[in-house]
Amino acid sequence: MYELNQLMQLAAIADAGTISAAAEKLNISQPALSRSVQKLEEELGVRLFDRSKNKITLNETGELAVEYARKIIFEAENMAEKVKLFDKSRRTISIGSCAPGPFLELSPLLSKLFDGISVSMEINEEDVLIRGLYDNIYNIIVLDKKIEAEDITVFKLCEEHLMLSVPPAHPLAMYKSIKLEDIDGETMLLYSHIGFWKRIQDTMTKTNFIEQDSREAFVELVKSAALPSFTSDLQIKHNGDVKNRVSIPIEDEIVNPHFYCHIHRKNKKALSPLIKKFV
Amino acid sequence: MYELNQLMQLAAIADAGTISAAAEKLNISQPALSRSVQKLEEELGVRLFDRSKNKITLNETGELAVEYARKIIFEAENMAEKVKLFDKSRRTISIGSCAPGPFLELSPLLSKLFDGISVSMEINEEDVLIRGLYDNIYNIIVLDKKIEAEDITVFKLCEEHLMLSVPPAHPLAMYKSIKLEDIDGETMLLYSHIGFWKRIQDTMTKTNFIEQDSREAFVELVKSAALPSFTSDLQIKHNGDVKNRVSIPIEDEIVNPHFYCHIHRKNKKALSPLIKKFV
DNA sequence: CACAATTACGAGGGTCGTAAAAATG
DNA sequence: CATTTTTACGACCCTCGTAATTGTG
Repeated sequence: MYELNQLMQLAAIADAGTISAAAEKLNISQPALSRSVQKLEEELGVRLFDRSKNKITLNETGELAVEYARKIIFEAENMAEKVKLFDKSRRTISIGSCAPGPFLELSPLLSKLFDGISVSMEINEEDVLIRGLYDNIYNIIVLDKKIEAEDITVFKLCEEHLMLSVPPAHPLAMYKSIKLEDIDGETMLLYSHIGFWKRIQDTMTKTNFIEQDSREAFVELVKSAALPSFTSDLQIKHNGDVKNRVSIPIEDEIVNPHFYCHIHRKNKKALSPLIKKFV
Repeated sequence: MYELNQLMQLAAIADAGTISAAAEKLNISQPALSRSVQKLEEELGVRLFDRSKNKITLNETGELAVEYARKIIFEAENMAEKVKLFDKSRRTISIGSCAPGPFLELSPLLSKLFDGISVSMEINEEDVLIRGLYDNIYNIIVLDKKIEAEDITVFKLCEEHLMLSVPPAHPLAMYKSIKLEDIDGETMLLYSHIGFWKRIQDTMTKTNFIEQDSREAFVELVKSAALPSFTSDLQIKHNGDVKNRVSIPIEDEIVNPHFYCHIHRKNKKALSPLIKKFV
């Protein structure tokens, strides 16, 4: 049987027009290519070229062969691509979440439970997440509510409690706890990529939010500026307290969400070590 | 890039279950196969097998790869088949005819005109022939009439004149020419594969035809039996007279047909040397 | 202990590149 | 005479098979 290599050489000759030019492109010597393609003809038992002494041109059979060859080469390349992709997807767990906090809980846990696995994360809207769960774009999605469905396993992952972060000198620093309405009207620092927390802006319409797109820049600003900002118990648990800052719990129910992991049936087995931890 | 060979080895392992068994089927040593498949994994950058020390089994990625591999192998085999077939069709001229006589004229002519070509022949019904001409199953069809069409080239190939062949002692042997009705009622030898000549049986309803399926057997019978049979000027021209037989022309128009070659436009160029001989 | 897979190693075959020849426009 | 293909030939790489190793049921 001939080999893919020979088919690629055939296609290269068809592209280049001459054996010499094709050989150069393929980074082999021209006699090598000449021989190789002769061998292909021999193996097929068919002439693919009309040969004059210093010129070869594809004959009709050759042109048909090139057509098939290109198709097979494409299939072969496609196979490599798809197999690699599948392999990669098999060794990464893709998480979608409505907020960044759950990642802090899930990420180290998954790394511990699944050896050599990598974790990819994405914040998105609820409906996108749910669709993604069914399309297997996400292996796990985290929402601030339970979705009840026959083919979905749900468990509570964690809670997150939003807190106000202010410099110790700030007038609010002495409070044990506060409500959102107590602080509406201030100027606050806000990190942009916070998923569903964004809705805070709808309830704090009088507040002037200074948004920061970059996490590094935001952290820097919090440290140096005297402006209030938000943090949470999860943040503090995983990243530690920020020096010279006081964190005050916020009482409103909407900023003390419970997070639920949702896993589709077909991923249940693969993720059973995780599920066992929670049920 | 990996090679077809490796894909076939992969498929063989999937079929056989173990490397050892597959190696035996492939007629190579087991270490060779083991290494070869390791190389495939390396080239893909992907593990295809779960390995224990004395057992390998395809993992999910491997199963996907096998699926693709089988498809590619099939395509490759299909290519070889189709290319060979096309090549063969390119070097054979396929003739369809309503009767065997024209072959005697065409065959030697084509061999002389087209170097290294082989000729395939087939007798069939008129409608099958015409359909076959359009479907390129036949490069040339021969009918006892002209089909007029835009995309078909027609020329007269030859005539054929049916003759009665009888032993010299036969009462009819002295006639210069006869009519079918003169001989209806006899017992005659008849070769079966004579295409449209078969219709003679419809006009000679009182004759008892002893049919012979095998050409050899028929020729033998004609030589040894005293029964009348049919022959024709074309038969005599190409195969010579049969000893101890007298051939008498038959006058009826229906047994003195003219034969016309029909060639489809797309074969006109390839067959132009033939066409030139006749127009 | 039979069987399966991998590793080690030397032999042999096949493919490569260089060089030369032949042919063409 | 530059360009292209094919043939000749020697070198080297690669893959093969044998043999040995390891591990398993």
